[in-house]
Amino acid sequence: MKRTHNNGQLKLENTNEIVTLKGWVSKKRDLGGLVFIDLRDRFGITQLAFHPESPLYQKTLKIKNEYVLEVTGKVIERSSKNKNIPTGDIEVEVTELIILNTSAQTPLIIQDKTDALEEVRLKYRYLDLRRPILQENFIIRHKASQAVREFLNEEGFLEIETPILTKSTPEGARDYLVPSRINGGEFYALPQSPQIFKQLLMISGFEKYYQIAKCFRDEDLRSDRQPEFTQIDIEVSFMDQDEILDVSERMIKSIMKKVKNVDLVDPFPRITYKQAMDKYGIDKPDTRFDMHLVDITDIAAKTAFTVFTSNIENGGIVKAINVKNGASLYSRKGIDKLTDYVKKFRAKGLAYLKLTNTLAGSIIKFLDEDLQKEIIERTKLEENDLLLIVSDKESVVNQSLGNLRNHIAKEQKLYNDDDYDFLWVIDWPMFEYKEEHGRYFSPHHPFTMVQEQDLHLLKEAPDKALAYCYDLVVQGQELGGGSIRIHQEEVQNQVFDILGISKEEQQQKFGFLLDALKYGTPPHGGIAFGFDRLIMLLVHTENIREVVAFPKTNSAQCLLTQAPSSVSEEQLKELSIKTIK
RNA sequence: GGUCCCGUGGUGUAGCGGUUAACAUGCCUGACUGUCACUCAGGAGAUCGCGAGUUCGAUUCUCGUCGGGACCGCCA
Repeated sequence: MKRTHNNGQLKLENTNEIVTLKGWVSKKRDLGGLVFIDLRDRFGITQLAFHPESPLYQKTLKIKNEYVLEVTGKVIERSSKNKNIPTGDIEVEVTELIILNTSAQTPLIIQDKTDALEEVRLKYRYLDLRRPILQENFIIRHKASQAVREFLNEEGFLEIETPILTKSTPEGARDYLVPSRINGGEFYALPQSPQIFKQLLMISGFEKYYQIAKCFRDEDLRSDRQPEFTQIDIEVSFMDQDEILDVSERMIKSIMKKVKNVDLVDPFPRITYKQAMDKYGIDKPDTRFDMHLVDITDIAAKTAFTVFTSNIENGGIVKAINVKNGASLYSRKGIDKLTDYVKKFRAKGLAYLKLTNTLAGSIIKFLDEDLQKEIIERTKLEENDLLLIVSDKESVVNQSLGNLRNHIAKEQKLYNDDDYDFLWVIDWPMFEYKEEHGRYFSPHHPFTMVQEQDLHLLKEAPDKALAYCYDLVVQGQELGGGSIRIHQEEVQNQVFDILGISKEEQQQKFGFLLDALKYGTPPHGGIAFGFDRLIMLLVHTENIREVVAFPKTNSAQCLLTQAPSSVSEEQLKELSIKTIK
C-alpha cells in the first residue's frame, strides 16, 4: 500500500479517514489486551491503537522496538489526549498490519534523551541519527543551506564548483595529500579552502561567486573543529569592503529570519581589531556581557610589587577584569581554580582584590590608600566586586584575561544562547611579527589588500599597516572572515617579500596566480563563513559532531567505518608509495 | 608535541586490596482494556578495555598500552 500521510501530519480534522502509515516502532505499551504503538518517522510520532478483539492483536505481541511497520486504519479522536505531541488529539485504529522488518535490540535507546556515550553513538551513528533531536539538527542544516542559496541566487550570485584534488599550498594548515597513480611520486592536496580558485574566477569575470564548499585541514581536532568542514564561500568583483559587509550581513539576517525567525540589529556593530584586543583581549569578543579588560599598567607601575614593576620595566602590561559580585561568588579556593585556568595560557599568576567594606586581597599590602582609590575608580569597583589582575607580556595578558572573561561568564551564566551579538571586527593589521619564527605572518592570508592610506607603510613599517580585512563574530566565535584581495602583481610580490617567501617559492606555489594577476584582474574581495559553526549556533550546541552526520573523533578516526585504515601492498605499489614503521 | 579526565551486564552509572560486584534503564516471562517515561510481579545478562608489576590475594594500587573526551600548542 502507498503511504497516505507521514507520522507528524494527522489532526482532528482527519477523523474517520482511512490512512496508511509507515515507520519505526518508537514505543509499545501493552496494557493487557489494549495495545498502543508509537509509530515514528522523521516527521513525528503517531499513536496506533489495537483492541483485544482485533484479529491483529496476536500479531502485535511479536512487535518490538524499532520494527518497521506498515499500517492501515481509521483515524479516530482519542479519549485521552496528549498535548505534548502535534498528533496527540488522534490515534489510528489499525485494521491492517504488515511487519516490513524486524530489529535486533539496539545498543542505544532511540529517544531524544539517550543514555549512550558519544563513543557508542558514533559507532552506531545510523541509529543515533534516528533520534528526533538529532534529525532536527540536520533539518535545520538543510534549511540554512537552502536559505543561503535562495539569498545569494536572488542577489545574482553564481554557484560554481572548484576542485577537490588540487595543489598543495604549505602556507597555513597542514594539507591532506592524495597520491597520484598516473604521476607516480606526486601528490594532490585537498583544498584548505577554495581561496585561489575563487580569486581566479574573479579574473575570469564571474563577478559574484559562491559555493557551499567542503574544506580540509590536517590539524588536531577540537570540540568545534573537524578535519573536513563546510564553508559558505563567497567572492565578488568591483565591491569595496562596505559593500561586501553589507551583502554578507543581509545574508546572515536572511538565514536567521528564515530558519529561526529572529530579527537582528541593523546594522551589525563594528569594532576595530585594536579595540577588540584592548577591551576584550581577544579578536573574537563575546559582547553579550561586559566585564571589559581595563589597563592599569600606569597604576601598577607605582606600586612596590616587584612582579608588576619588573614586568612593566620589561615592556609588559597589567590589566584587570572586574567580576561583579565576584567577592562572594569566588572563595579563595575558587580563585585558585581561576588561577589554574589562566596558567593554561602561560600567565604566571592571578592577583586579586575584593571590595567588601574595605579592599582586601593578594596584593593589598603593596597598595597605599591613594593607589587603592585609583584602582577602585579606574576599574569601577563596587561593594562585593572581585578584581582579577594579570601582569605579563601584552599577548599573555590579553589571551589569559580574555579567556578568563569568557570562562567566568560561562560559569556565572552571564549570557543567553538566544542572544545573537553579531559583530564585525575590522581594520586588522596586515602583518604580525612572530618572535619565535623571526618573521612576519599574515593574520588571515597573504592575498589580503593593504588599506589605501597605508600603502606606503609596506616599505616603511609593515607592522603598522592595516588591511582591508574583516571577521564576523558572534557569541565569542569567529563565524566568518574575509578581505579585499590584492589585484595588482607588484603589491602581491611586495607582500610575499615581506612574508619572507622567496621568488622561487612564490613561483612554485602561486606562480599561476601571479601570472593571472597580469591579465586585467578586477578589484575583488570575498568572505567565507563556517557553515558547521553557523549550524552549531542555530541549534545551540558546542559540539560540532552534533551537526555533522558522520563526524570524526578527536583522533581523526571514524568509529563507524574505521577509517582511516591500512591498504594492500598492491595499492601502495600502484601509487609508488612505501610506508615506514 | 603536551596537560588533565574517563573505560565495570545491551546502555548509563555506583562501588571496593578479600563483596553473591550494586542501582537505573533496556531485554525476556507473566498479569493488567486508555496508556503516552504505563503499572505490577518474576527472570536472564559482567572473565570490571588489554598487558605487565606490587601483593598471600587486584575490578580496586603502580606502570605501560589501546580506545573515548576536554584543553594548550597547532588551525595563513
